[in-house]
Amino acid sequence: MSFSSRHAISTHILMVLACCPETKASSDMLATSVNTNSVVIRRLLAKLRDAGIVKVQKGADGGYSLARVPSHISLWDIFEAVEELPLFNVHQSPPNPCCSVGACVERLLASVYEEAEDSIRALLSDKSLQDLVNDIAKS
Amino acid sequence: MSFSSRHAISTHILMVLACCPETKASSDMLATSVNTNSVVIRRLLAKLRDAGIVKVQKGADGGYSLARVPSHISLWDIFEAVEELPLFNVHQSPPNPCCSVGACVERLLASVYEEAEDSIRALLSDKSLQDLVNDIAKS
DNA sequence: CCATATGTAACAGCATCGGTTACAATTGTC
DNA sequence: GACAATTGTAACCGATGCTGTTACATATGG
Repeated sequence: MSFSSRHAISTHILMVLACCPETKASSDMLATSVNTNSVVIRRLLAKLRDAGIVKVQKGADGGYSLARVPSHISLWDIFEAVEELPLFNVHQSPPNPCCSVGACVERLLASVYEEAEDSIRALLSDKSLQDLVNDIAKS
Repeated sequence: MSFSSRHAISTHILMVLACCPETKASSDMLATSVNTNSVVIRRLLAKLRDAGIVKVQKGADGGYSLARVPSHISLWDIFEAVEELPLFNVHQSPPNPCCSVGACVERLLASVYEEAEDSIRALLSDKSLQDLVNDIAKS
């Protein structure tokens, strides 16, 4: 199973916020850019708010803005905020412990999966929102 | 969304086959070790057969065995055989192209996601079934 | 011929995702 | 204070995917 599009959508939203640092954006405006419903946007922004990535002002003339500079928001920060971890699942029902493989396969795989998650974390942590904004200019 | 347990189950099955290279294993016996239904096992083995990882003998006294030595079966081979690629999804409906971010965000993210997938591929390709079998002995 | 296997379709139960409607709560402006 | 704009969130829908199960067709060794 692949990941949801939540990371892609969230990154999209945050890039828009990063491009207009002076103004607050409403969920409606962001939904138009992403081409989806504003509730979908608000749900994601609630997670990003809980993770301390965006600031929210409620009420009339309210809206969303980044809680810190784009160079200090990594793609992994976003991933952690909106996706479920861990990336890999082991067995749902525990394997038969009487089998010599069954007795230890979960532990062995958990270690491999941890390494895999680490490599993704390292890679996404190394790329900031600011990097992506700079890439727009370059292209 | 995390991955399914298919990779973990498949690796488990293949480790059992690797441990008994002389004998064929039935889906029923493998299901007992994994602690699930034999149809679940046969479904996975059909994918592994299509990928050229296991050999199948049908009929009475039939069963499954590895199609090549465990040192030449990597965890990535297994992953490719039973999981859907790509790992990451971009937007479902295309973003608004009138927005300067919307116009290019998919392309920028696709490049990041490709790097992430490459790093997972490299890591899993580097670990063979034989390595895991050796790990059993070590533990 | 029969017992034992695999192959696979069909269905159920469950979870998650993305989208939508509806409405409560908050807050700036007049 | 009234009102309009906005966020917060619950509730529901349809689609999809995963795991497990039953059922049955097919193949094959003895």
